[in-house]
Amino acid sequence: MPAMRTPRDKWVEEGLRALAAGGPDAVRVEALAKRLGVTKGGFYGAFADRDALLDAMLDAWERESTDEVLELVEAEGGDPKTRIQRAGVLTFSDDRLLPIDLAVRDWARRDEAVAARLRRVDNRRMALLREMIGSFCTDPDEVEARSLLAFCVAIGEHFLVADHDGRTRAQVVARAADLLLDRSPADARGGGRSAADQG
Amino acid sequence: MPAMRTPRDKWVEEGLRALAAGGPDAVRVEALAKRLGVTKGGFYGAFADRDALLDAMLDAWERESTDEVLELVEAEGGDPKTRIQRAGVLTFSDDRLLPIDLAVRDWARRDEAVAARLRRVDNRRMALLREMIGSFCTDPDEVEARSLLAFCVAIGEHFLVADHDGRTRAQVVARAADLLLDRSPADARGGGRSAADQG
DNA sequence: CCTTCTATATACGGAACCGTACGACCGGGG
DNA sequence: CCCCGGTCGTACGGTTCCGTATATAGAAGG
Repeated sequence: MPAMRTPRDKWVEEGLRALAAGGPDAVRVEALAKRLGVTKGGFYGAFADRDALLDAMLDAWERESTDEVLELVEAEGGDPKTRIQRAGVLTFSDDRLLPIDLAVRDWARRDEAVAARLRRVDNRRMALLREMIGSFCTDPDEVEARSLLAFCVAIGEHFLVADHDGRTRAQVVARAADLLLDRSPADARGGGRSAADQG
Repeated sequence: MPAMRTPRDKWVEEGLRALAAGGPDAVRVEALAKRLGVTKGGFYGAFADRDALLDAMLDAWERESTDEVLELVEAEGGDPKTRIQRAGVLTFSDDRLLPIDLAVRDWARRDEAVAARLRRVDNRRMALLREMIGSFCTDPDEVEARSLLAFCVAIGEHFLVADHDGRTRAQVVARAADLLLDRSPADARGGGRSAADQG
């Protein structure tokens, strides 16, 4: 074999970085090549075209944000509540995955194929939330409503820019988590981060 | 006066349409000109450059989503709760303003100047929510948490793609609103749309 | 009717980008 | 040691966009 090609993974990785920083329009073959220290010459050996890269990026993101997170969580063990909390933290406090997640959400509003992928991911996450919230709440309609609220705050938090009158965003989110998880505020005070405090 | 120039408003209006449909990168002078049935020749008589248009668009959006909504609401009268509900409906079920709002939120994540404008808008909206929720909830920390939850679901709803096991999204959102506003589910059944059912 | 003034059409230069073509370079195998 | 094959650099054509310069057309006013 002659000189080893720049592997697809490198392009995908750099592509996801660009996606997180500037949205799908920022994923440009020549820009990625420059950041990788090569020219676009080799790109078209690894991918048919730019769309093939975008597809591969979404594949990688989907796998990373579901299977990989769940594998890590299951490997560590613990009771269901702990495992689900850890899944949330892995997904929503990871400063690599989170910006990609947010970019994909905006992208999905304009591209049905992306929306279909996001639906698969979101359904798995909602299933986890239902499981956790169902452990202390019996009405299935209320479980669904609380799960949606939890998911919306985990995502929506990053799309809001409001101030909170002296409080930090993290404090308000922690209090919101207490409400959703039926904990008294006192439980959360005194050091520990609460389950939905993901920002 | 010779032939009247295509007014700035037309460019702004078409620009906001493009922003809603494709994000800030989709606001392209030549594309807007084509949609307006002119060429870009006259654009640079009305605006210094593309950035000036983006600025004017944000000005228009900011005014429309705050002052105009509040004027309309105050003109109609009613008790505080009714007025605030109407403000929410005007903002978040308007199929013109809502997509612009969502696009601006994603934009703000990458542009500090946009974030500063969004902060002003969001702070006014949070003030309304605090007022409404403060009318039945005494703990100020809890008022803040519930307001954040309400705001996050109003926005975040549109960034989620999860299914709800037979229920419609509107049904789940309605139930979530009941939780946040301390209403029993029975109050909301039987026809009326609830305050936060904005989708 | 003809001048004059202005908004816009047209044309242009320059940049960024996609995808293709071709050639040079380099590690292995004969 | 030399050929062979694959990988990547370079160059190219085509497209889309921004911003500017210049020409044109059409209404207002004399």
